[in-house]
Amino acid sequence: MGTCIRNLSGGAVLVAADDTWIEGKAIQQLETTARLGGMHRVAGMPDLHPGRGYPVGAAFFSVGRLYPALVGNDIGCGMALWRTDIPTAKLHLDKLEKRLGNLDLPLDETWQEAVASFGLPATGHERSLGTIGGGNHFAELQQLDESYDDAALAALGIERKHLLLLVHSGSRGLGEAILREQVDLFGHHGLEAGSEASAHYLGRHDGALRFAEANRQLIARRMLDRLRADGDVLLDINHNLVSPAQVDGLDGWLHRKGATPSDQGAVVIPGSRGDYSYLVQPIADERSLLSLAHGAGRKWMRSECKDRLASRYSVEQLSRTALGSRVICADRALIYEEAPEAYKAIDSVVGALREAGLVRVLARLKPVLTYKTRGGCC
DNA sequence: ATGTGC
Repeated sequence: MGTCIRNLSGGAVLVAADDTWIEGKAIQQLETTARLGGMHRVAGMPDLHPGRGYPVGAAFFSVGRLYPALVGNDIGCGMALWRTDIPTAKLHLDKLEKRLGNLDLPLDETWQEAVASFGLPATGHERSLGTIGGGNHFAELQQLDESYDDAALAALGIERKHLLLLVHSGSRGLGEAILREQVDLFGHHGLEAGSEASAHYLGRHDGALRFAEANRQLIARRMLDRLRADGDVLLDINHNLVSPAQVDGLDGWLHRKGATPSDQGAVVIPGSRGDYSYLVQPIADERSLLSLAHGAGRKWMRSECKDRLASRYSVEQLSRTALGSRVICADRALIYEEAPEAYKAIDSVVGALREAGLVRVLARLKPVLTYKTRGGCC
């Protein structure tokens, strides 16, 4: 295995092992962001892949300026892990799938009190609360497959005999509207730290974080309700955000775009919907800008997935995975875009983090039932 | 990514 923390041009750093798939375009985008005004350091995670102008799976630390476009449109996107009281013994996937029903519609009036309990300010995006959204978002029942630290799992309250629930979603249309406002007003030039404009953005940004956290909680509660089960949240970590931070002794702004914080306790790094997810204990390290991969990372562009896979797999085949799990995805284009082949192998991503000394792996989690969408499209 | 753009 080669060195897992590599130096690129422009002072950029990349966390990757020899077997981690990294696209050249993503490296170029990372080096481009390193040259932005006020940018002090950038770090690519092993799930790095090209985005719209800026890479996904990276952290960016700047001084004196901050860049809403580096956080992207899904402000507050993150992972919440719940433990449930659903027994892993004698699982009936047909029953669970039927009970889940449709989770794409807005929450009905019986949820009013639960929604109000978050005390969110009115945004006009209330109809999105409790819905997962599209793209790589999902909610997945999982089971503990392999423990590497029984004591740590016991401390977290994770047991083999009950299913876990992992929710990956964000601020839906709200974050998108906030970024659109920024791009309309200021283009991609970023904001002067301390300015009125930056205070305005940060205020809306913080509102989107709270909205996204509430959304994940409502998604989990709604699923547990449908499954006639109960549960508790174990962790909830945002991976698209900007926060004040000190790096190299400098006060500045740490942007994370598909980069999971490594200074906030245990996190889950999910693979694709047909792959394992890993529960890891981060080891905070400034070399990676206090960040980790947020998932497997795309290997193929969305637009090329159906052409590559349509001759090999039917939609029905893609709804059953090699690990024995099921994927509920009524959107025919999306199920190809989200096929396991379109993503990097999670072992190559988590392996790079482990070899770089950035995580201790606590457990391997196996997918049981994934909800993407029941709506279908067009 | 987006109660999805022309």
